[in-house]
Amino acid sequence: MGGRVGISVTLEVVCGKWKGLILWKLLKDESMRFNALRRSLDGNISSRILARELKQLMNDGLVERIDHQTVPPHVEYRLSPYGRSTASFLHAMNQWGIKHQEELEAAQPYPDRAGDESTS
Amino acid sequence: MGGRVGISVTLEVVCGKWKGLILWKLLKDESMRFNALRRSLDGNISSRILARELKQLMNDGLVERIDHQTVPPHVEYRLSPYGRSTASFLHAMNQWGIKHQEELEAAQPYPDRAGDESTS
DNA sequence: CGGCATCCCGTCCGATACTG
DNA sequence: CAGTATCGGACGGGATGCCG
Repeated sequence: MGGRVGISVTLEVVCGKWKGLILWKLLKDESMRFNALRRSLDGNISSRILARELKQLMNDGLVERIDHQTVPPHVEYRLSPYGRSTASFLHAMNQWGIKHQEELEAAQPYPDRAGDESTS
Repeated sequence: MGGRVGISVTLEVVCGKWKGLILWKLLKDESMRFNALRRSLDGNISSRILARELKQLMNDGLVERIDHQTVPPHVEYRLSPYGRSTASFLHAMNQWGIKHQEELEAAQPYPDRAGDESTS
C-alpha cells in the first residue's frame, strides 16, 4: 500500500499542537519543572493539556518524570535517552520550518485580507 | 518565549493524519492522479479529505496541480520544487519512525488493549 | 474521473475551578 | 507547585450521495 511507513509512527508521536514544541524545549534545556515548562511554551498551554501531553510522551518512553518527593512538590521532566533521539528529525523540522516561513513571506508579503482596506 | 519556532510551522504543514503520508508518497512517485493517490494511501482516505489536504498543501505551495483539461478529467498532482525540500525532514521522520516501532515492540511485545471490550 | 455537499461523530484543545 | 475535574467549542476525519 505505502501507508504503513515510519512517517505515520512519527506523526502519531509528534502530532498535535504541542508535542513537538515540548520535545524541542526539553531537548535544549536539560530538565524543566512543570510550570516552568508551561510558561516557556508560548505561555498559553493549559496545565490540563500539558499534563496530558507529558503523560503521552512518557507513555511513548520519550520523557522521564522525576519527582523529588518534597513539599511543596518539585517535579522535573526530562527527555529519556531515547527521547533525545528525536533530535534527528526535530532539527530537520525546525530548519525547514524557518525556511518555509521565509518562503511564505517572500511569496505573500501581505497576507490576503480580502476586503480589509482599512483606509484610515 | 520559545514557542515561536520552526517546529511549529512545520507541524502546521505536516500535521494531521494524512499530510505527511501524501507528501511522502508524492516524494517517491513523480506525479499521481487523484484516485491513484487515494488508493495508494492505505486505501481508506475519503475523497473529501484527500481533496482538502491537497488543497491545503497547494496553498502552502508544496503541491502543484496539473489539469489536463480532458474529458473525462485527468488531473495530476506533484510536488513543487519547494515541496521536494520537505524530503529533508520527511526522511528523518521516516527513519525515526521505523526505529521507534522496533523500540515499542522490544518494550511491549503485547500492546495493552485495556478497556477494549468490543462486546460488539 | 475528480471533485463538492451534507451529515455526523470523536478527538483536540482551551477556560475555569478545585485539590493535595 | 503540580496536577485533576468538568464543561464546551472547534476541528479533523469518515460515510454517503450527487454533479460536471
